[in-house]
Amino acid sequence: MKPEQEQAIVEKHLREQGFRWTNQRSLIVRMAFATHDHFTAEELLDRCRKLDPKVSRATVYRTLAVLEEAGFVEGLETGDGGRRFEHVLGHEHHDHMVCLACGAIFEFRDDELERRQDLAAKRIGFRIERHSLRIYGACRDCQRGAAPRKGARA
Amino acid sequence: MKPEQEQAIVEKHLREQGFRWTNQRSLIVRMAFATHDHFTAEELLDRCRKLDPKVSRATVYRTLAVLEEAGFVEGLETGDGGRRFEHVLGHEHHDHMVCLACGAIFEFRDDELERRQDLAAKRIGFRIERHSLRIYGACRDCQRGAAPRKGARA
DNA sequence: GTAGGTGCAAACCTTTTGCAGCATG
DNA sequence: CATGCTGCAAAAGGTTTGCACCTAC
Repeated sequence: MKPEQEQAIVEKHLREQGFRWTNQRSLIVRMAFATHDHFTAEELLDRCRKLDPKVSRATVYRTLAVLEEAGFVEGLETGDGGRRFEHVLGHEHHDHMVCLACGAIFEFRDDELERRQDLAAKRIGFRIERHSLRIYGACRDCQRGAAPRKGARA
Repeated sequence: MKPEQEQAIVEKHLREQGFRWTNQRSLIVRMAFATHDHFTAEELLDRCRKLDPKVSRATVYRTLAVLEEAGFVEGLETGDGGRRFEHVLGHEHHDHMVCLACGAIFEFRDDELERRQDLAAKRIGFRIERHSLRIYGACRDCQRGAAPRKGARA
């Protein structure tokens, strides 16, 4: 899907929910969808400020909350207390492996995993809203003794 | 396993690692293992202060870090930015479902889930250190319209 | 015109840290 | 008796909030 399309979908959805479509939201959404990487709130703020230096931190946080609530963006914990976001539109659901040495994030997907989670939930009458599977450890490169990042545990 | 046994195991292990066994650590470990619930650092501090009002917050955090590092305790994110711990000794690994309405935490285990994670990791040469699967949603009771907790999203 | 959104700065909360004194091994 | 641990208080991060002004609808 093209960025402009994604942008349009988000705009439509938010308008339908009664939200206003402001310049700031447009900018923040554009930056959040610009690449399929995993960004922190602060990084997103920086990107936005390159185009409009007066965007406020509060607006970025508030918009991220709206986007997360609407399901366009997903938060994931990085294992060292941090939190990153990724946009979801046009990308199938996937899980993550986080390298504790270099911080790299690998995505993977396994249908059987999903199925078994549904099953487990059904057993106790739990209605799934979302879920998060993260595997922490060392990626192939870091097992070979690459330099660990500052503060890494491994 | 009995609490005294668990206590003894932790003490032995920490001593062997060269850590000192202080009154504070003994107390903190005792409180952490007192029940198999999911507690925050602050709650653990409170419990400890009931028996010894001068235990410091810093010591609780430092001890939790040691225990987590040693694998006696595991942290888990609650989905609303919070963090809780549970003790692990004598309890098989399990995953969690977190009710976003009432905060209840349900444990479950599925060997096939574990197996498929190992497989996915093997495929990309990733060495697993730990992993965390959490399913967020509504528990059976809350689907029937029980009063949601303050600040709940659902 | 009027909600709702924004920017700013201050408040908040949880966790970490520097340091002087204390207690364990 | 040396080092590691503790308590305190302050700092540090990351996120939220109160409020006056602004702007999309």
